[in-house]
Amino acid sequence: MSDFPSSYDPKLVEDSIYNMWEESGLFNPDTVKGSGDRVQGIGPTSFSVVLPPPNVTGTLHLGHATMLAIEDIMVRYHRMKGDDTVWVPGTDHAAIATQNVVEKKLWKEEKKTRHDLGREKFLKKVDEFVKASKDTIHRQMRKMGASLDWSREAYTLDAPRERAVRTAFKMMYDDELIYRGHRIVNWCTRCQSTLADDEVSYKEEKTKFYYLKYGPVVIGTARPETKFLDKVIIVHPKDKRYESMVGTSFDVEWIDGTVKATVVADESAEMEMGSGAMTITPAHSFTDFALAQKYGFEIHQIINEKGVLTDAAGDMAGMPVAQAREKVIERLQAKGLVDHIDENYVHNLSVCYRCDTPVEPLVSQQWFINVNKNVEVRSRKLEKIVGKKQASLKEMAAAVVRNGAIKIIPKRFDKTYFHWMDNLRDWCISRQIWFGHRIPVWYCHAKEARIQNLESRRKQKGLNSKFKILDSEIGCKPIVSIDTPDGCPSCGNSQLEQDPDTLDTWFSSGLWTFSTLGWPQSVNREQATGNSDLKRFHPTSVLETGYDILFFWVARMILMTTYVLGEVPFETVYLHGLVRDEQGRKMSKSLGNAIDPLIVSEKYGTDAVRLALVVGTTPGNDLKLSEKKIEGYRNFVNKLWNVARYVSSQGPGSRVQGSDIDDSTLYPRRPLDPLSPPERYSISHERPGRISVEPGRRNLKGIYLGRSRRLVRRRLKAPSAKRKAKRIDNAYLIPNTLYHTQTVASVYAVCDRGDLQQDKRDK
RNA sequence: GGGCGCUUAGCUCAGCUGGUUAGAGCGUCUCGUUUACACCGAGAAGGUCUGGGGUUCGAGUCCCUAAGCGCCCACCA
Repeated sequence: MSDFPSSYDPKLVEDSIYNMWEESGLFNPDTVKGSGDRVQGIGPTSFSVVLPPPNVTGTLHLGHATMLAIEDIMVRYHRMKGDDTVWVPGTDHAAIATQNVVEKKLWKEEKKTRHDLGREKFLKKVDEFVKASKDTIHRQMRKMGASLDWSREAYTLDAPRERAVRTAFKMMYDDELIYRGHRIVNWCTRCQSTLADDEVSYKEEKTKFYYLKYGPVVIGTARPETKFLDKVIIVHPKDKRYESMVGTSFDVEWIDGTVKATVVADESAEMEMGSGAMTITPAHSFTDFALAQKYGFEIHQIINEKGVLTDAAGDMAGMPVAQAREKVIERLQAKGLVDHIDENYVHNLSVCYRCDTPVEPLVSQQWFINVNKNVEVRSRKLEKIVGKKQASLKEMAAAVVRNGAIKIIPKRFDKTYFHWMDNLRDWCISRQIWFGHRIPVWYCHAKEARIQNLESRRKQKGLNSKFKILDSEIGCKPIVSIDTPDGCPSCGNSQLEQDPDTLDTWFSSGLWTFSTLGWPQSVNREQATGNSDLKRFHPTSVLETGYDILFFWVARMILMTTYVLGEVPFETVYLHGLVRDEQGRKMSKSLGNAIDPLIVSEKYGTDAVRLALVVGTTPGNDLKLSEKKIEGYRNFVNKLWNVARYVSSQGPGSRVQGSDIDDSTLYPRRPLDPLSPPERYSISHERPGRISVEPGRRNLKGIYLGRSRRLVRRRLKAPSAKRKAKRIDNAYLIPNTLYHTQTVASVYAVCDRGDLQQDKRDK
């Protein structure tokens, strides 16, 4: 009793209990399997979850805490139930985000840019940062009580994952799914990189909308600074105003002298918009680029990667966009070409979702994954699901959800998933940043150099080249390889240059469920059965994550996995909601309403925090959290603690009447035995629904925990017992949730006791 | 423009395939208790389930409709 304080103090037990468990090795399924009679109950069923890897940019927030709590509940339940259970921890290198953080830090501390350091030194800095950050995150995950198998820890940018990335890249390249091409992309002039469609967000902005006289027509634009070389006027084919002009060409007085303009009819011009006529700028607008491809118009770059004008702007070359806009208008005004200006034009400005910088659509050379090209379906099983032997990435990824091979909870997200998948465009996977998986493509310039050399010598000697050099002979083919190549296979040159770009961070996280389980090596970790992790645990059972990254991540995992393995990455997707503050606002540092899970864990105990995050929530719905709620669960946990204290005070060696609990189980010195599972549970991917444990202040009523089967039975017999019995069922999750106090056993006891008391009262 | 969700006790939310008097926590009120627990106990009050219409023996639950709130996607020369 002396070591049993009258109220629960998490600080006294949390860390030591976690350490005890970790050292016991029971988080590792290999240990569990190998531990003989103690875990004889381990069955053939496996249960596997890979942790959505937190970004190495920062510390854990409540979203992470929610994820850890829910997954820990599922995992602990299955482990106790006797399933071969693994939960794989890891972190994500979060390419752009991390590079940004380190760049900022570098500037603050040393007033240097990454270019001052150079690629190698800069990456070293990033690695240092990442290492420190990872340590913090690991400590925090332990503090949250997550029963992760640390022996299988992974990082999206470590060596095994790099091998997976390169292997997948090569597979796709060989299947001609990966190609390099000029395309218009969203470009962030600050991050100096492309942005995927879903990395662009929109912000409403009031700006000026200019009506300019362009020859005989008036065109409307919000971006006059891009219009130097506009030569095509697009009008709607049914627009009577311009009908007679279609197909004609004429000279037009414009920003820099005259240009020859042509009028083309296309339905993309909206008659109601502006004047109904527009000129197009293919290099800086998505729709214009599409039109240019359709009709074969010239494409001129006006703005460069840094957001300043190119030589195409004549004397305005080198000018930043905003300044150029005014200048252009000034000039047009001088020429009398400004018809009028709408000062109150409101539109959605596209901005970078990370840094809020306005996005410049630019044409550049990038690597893409073709999502529409048909490839062989890799397994019979998937073939059956898709319904054909060849399919596109898109089709496969949609089919597995449509067919039910992957179940999304809550179901309503199916629709949004399909909508997104059906409208998916080719995925741009190259990023112009340094931190990340370098694209595994090498170029050999030897032949090219030799030829140039030869030519210049000929020129020196005053000779003309007799032979025309064929395009295909200039340079060797790019080398795509898993291992860094020693030399060029076609010419033997050992001076190869690797593609400077890195891969979109989602490329590596798309492989996460299987790259963490040994693919492509299929390491043989488990000698008892001879099964590789991949065979043993893939497809994973559940992917549990926030609905906000359904598209960013979940969809891409499905895409990648169905292609690479011909298998689904997971059977169930369980989506949790966002944690909001009391007023329903998003938690953010700037608003000052963010609750730090670690601080409240210190204050109220981890159990209280976990319960507050988990009880009363439903999948896919946001959760409003207040410190008051956490406090409520602190009280609840304390209640359980005192239940245990009371039971143990009944004397050493005593058994609690009506239960198989003795005092040694109440305050265990050893890890919770995985052989004693709760018999039912409710929070699960199998049975979604609100977690409805109703902790009461009332002594026992309403707690209904553990295996008080008699209680359940009695309730069932009572009239109108259906509903109540259900509630009792739901309550079974608690033993999984409470991981620290280990009052699980005492809760069992209390229930039995409560039952007895209840019986007495009834009599 | 397309799609999704929410509206149930003062507050935060459960209520699955329609079935007897609609549930929980917090809060409120009354009474009690200080050797398991004041981070306490016993009990009580509190709801025309957003409005309207329909299907049904029966609707919080299904259908239609209106309103308010919220979210996602697309796009805007």
